[in-house]
Amino acid sequence: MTRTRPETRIQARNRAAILEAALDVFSAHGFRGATLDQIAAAANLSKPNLLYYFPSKDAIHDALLAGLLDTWLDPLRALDPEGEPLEELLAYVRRKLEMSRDLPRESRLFANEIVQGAPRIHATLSSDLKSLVDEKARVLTGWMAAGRIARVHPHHLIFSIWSLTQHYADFDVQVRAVLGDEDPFDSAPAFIETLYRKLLSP
Amino acid sequence: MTRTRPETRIQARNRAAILEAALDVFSAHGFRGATLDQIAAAANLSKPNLLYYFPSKDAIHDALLAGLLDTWLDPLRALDPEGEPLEELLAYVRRKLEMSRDLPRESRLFANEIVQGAPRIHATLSSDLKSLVDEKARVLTGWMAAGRIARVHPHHLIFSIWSLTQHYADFDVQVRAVLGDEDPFDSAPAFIETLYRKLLSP
DNA sequence: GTCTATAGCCTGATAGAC
DNA sequence: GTCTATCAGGCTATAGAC
Repeated sequence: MTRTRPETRIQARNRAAILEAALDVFSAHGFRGATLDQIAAAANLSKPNLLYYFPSKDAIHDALLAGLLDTWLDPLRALDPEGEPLEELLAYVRRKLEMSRDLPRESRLFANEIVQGAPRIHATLSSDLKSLVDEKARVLTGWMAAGRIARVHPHHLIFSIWSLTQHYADFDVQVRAVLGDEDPFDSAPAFIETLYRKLLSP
Repeated sequence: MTRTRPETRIQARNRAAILEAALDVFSAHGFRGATLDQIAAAANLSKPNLLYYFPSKDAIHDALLAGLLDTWLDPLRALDPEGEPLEELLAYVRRKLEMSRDLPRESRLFANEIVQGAPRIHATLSSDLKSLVDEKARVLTGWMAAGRIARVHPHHLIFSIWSLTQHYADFDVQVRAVLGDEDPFDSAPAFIETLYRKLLSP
């Protein structure tokens, strides 16, 4: 009696290698700009073999996005309504900036997708992302009503954190071209922390 | 005796239509994702006719970028060393935000290019853009030394203005998905002005 | 499971009639 | 100047041997 085998070690390793290679290529060239040849070469597989593990180019991209979305939003989920407001927000900012430093490809993958109109994740943005942001915005509003942080537009506050931190991943080449030898991640954390302390001090 | 004719009215109109169509298509899909078919259709020309006006896809893209770069940096150039520091900076922020509202395609054209490593304008970033930013950073440093605005990292201050304002063009779909019916440009200006007043007040 | 070979489509660009 | 027709090359995806 045959039964469905769990993934072999080789299969697990190949799937992981493909997603790793795909992250490299999709984040650097966008969906349309990426080719299966590039991904296969980066994963050390032949192109047909790559398509043995994933049925299509779209499937690889979808698997990547789906797998990363949770990771991407974890720092915002971690914002604790019971914590000390300013410290919670500064911790969120710090985590997001660390993600720009440590996971720039992931940031650029989403940037590519969203700049081009988010054709593949628009539904997720309008449902899951909106729900999460609305929920956290209510937390922020509560803190503001209690006088624990300054009163500002909660959604724009969250947008500002996204834009200020992700800028250092998405526009990395521009930042480095302008800064020259200075490492942006040496000086950015202090600047951004100062910004939010001044903005949010009640 | 024949002489070189200046561009006819039709030629001027067609070149303009091509660049307009190309801005639409390149900003929405990136360089690689855009096709000459799409551009030709949007410009109401046949593909060969399109290539009568521009020798190649690259040439269209280059013409677009070159023509827009000046417009794009004008607001920063307008930052007046002799002006009132906080007002000059707020005026810059305001202009940049207006450009995100009124010229979102231009913003996304540059965003696509830079997120993917700026393969076509890296040299310009390292020379012209860096020079301009360094020059204006010196103006900011002077204002800080004179105690006219708060002391922060001048380059990161400029990056923050770029990221906060361009976010509303480049990530427009995400912003609107999260905000729902509310128009981001109704509430963003006040939020961002508050942010910079608090950050920069000496 | 992995390969070679290739189908079939779309792309950027050109030729040549009008 | 603008068109129809078309080419060569690159693309995703599949067939079939091993």
